[in-house]
Amino acid sequence: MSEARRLAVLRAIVEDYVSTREPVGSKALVERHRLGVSPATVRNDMAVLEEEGLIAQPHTSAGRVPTDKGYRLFVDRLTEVKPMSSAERRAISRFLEGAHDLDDVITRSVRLLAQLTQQVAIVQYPSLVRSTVRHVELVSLTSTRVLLVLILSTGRVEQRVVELPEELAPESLADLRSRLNLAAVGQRLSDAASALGDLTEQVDAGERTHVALIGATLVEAMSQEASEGRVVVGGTANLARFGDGFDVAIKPLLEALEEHVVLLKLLGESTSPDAVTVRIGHEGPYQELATTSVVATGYGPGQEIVGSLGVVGPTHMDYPGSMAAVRAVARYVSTILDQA
Amino acid sequence: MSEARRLAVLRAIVEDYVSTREPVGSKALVERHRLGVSPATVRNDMAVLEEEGLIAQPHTSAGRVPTDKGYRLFVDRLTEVKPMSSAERRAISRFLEGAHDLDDVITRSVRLLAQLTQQVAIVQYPSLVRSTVRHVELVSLTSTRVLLVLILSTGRVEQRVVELPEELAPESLADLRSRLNLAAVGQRLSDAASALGDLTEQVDAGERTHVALIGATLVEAMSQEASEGRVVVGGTANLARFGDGFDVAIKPLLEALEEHVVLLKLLGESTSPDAVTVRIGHEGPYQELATTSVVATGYGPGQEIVGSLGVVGPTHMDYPGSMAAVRAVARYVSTILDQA
DNA sequence: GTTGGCACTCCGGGGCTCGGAGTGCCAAGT
DNA sequence: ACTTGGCACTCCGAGCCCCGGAGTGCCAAC
Repeated sequence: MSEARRLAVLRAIVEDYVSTREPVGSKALVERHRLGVSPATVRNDMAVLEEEGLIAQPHTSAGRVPTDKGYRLFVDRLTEVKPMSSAERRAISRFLEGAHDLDDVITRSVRLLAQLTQQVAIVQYPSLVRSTVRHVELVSLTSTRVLLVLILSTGRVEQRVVELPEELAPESLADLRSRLNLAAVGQRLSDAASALGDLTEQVDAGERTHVALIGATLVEAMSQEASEGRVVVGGTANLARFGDGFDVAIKPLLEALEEHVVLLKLLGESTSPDAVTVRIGHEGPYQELATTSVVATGYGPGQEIVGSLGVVGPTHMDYPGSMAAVRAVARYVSTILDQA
Repeated sequence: MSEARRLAVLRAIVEDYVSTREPVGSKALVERHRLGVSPATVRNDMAVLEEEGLIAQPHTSAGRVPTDKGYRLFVDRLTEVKPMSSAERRAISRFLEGAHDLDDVITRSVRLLAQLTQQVAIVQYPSLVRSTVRHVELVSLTSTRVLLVLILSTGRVEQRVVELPEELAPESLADLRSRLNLAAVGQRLSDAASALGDLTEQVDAGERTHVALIGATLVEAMSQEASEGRVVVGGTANLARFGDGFDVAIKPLLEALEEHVVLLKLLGESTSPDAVTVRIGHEGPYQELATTSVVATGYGPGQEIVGSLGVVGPTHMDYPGSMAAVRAVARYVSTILDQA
């Protein structure tokens, strides 16, 4: 009863189940994989695997199905992230090369990821919190309303309307703008907010309320971001593929996909780049999504991480393939962010 | 054989079928509606309605189901757009009031519409083509890359990176900026592009290529918009509701929802505000969506229309309710755009 | 530790029946 | 000229049963 063979059996079960979506039996196993032993032997191994909680049978006298724990062991110890073929690499870079815009990069990434994995893809916008200010612009809308435009190092552009309690002359607007830029450019958003706090005390009374208001707007933008983030979803149509086969409840998943807060939690916090996180079934934070898994990773210029992206699909998904795709796309996005 | 009663029967059939989703028979009809006649009489009416192609039976000896033509007559002649209750009005305005941003307005509208109608909602961003330029901003990223930020009258903010063939000194950047604003502010985007054409000839050779490049970027932005537009979708989870009951093929619908071009075509071109357009089943441009209907209308400040919004659902949807919701939301969005 | 044999389990598809809801038509009623 | 009750007919679909096939666990033999 070799340990190695038992793991080989587990791997075979996972692979077969993923491709057929049907409980796999001992006989079918030895036929499709060259295990070199008889079905009876495999049955013995299966009994052990079941005892260890790695596989289960839906009903007595049915084939075996991997449990979440089984998938976990599979991805942790039985899987190499398979490198993408050079054709795939080329397709990816061609697909992302044409983007001239952060929005463009994000929307293309999400499409690409969905297409590569045939699953639902999620891409988070670069977090505001981790960006630095590249430029601040004030545009007067009416005499008491100003549009605050923030251009950030990650390419994000945020806008907020600021209502002023009193009129603001065009000259003081220009003055304010240059002061703002002086104080904020190069800073992280949180630092910028406090820098504005300092600024408040330097300017004369007339401008003081304006600076304070703008600072408040910055803080508010950040807190909103922190709670809601900003995410884009794609490949929802792929749900229909396995939604037909009903193994996954699509309703809760569709609901989750509408709630950005939920999605952010699903993606989770990736710490180091190149480390692909896999969360399987019940390991996730939501009970309703106990039959879905998430494969995600962080991206960002250099070693820094400014956002996450990943895919979500049924627990019986193609983990090696998904992990490879997620990693590859994250790398390309990071490269692009690096250049910008 | 009064015409009036036959129409009453049709209305009753539509209402019952919409609420039960099951073919409705003569007996059930007279029980649920006070028609004042016997089932036999209703059967005669039904025979006529069927001859006219307004209803059909799925199988011999089954109840009747409205045809697309039947729904058409229903919405055209048997329906008053029911006014929203004051509670609903309050809910709507409360929901949209908090928005401080065009993005905010759009995302909230789409959620609201999805929630009100329990269907999939689509909202188009204000069209670039119909907006005028409020402000142009140039932000230098590197010495040869400039971020062009366009702030438009509808509140949209567009950004594009422009690659310059040669370095641009900070002073000429500022100069260029003021010239650009002088030439473009207040213009429609297409006019702005041609105004830049004129500008090209006035400036000295050094700046000429820059102006030309920026003009080209504007044109490119517009053409991209024209082909892709920009739309937001919400309430996809509502698909699961009737996706379970399988009367509508959700796969083609999900696919359509991913293609912005398709969505724009679905929304169609609304010409006059307050005119809610209903497109039923096969009337639409896509054969795969022959079992879905679209209820849409235009919105915009005053009498002008800058974008469309609507809902899409199964042909057997609640038309009066959807029409009311669509109209109400469009009105509120228009009001908000008016203020901004 | 592996293997073939064997009895047992159980899901799931095919076929069958049957009741109920619905229809169309006709003849009688107003 | 409509409307209505009666009646024979149709047909879907839910429930039921049956049975084959795939799979299992166990045991004895290798």
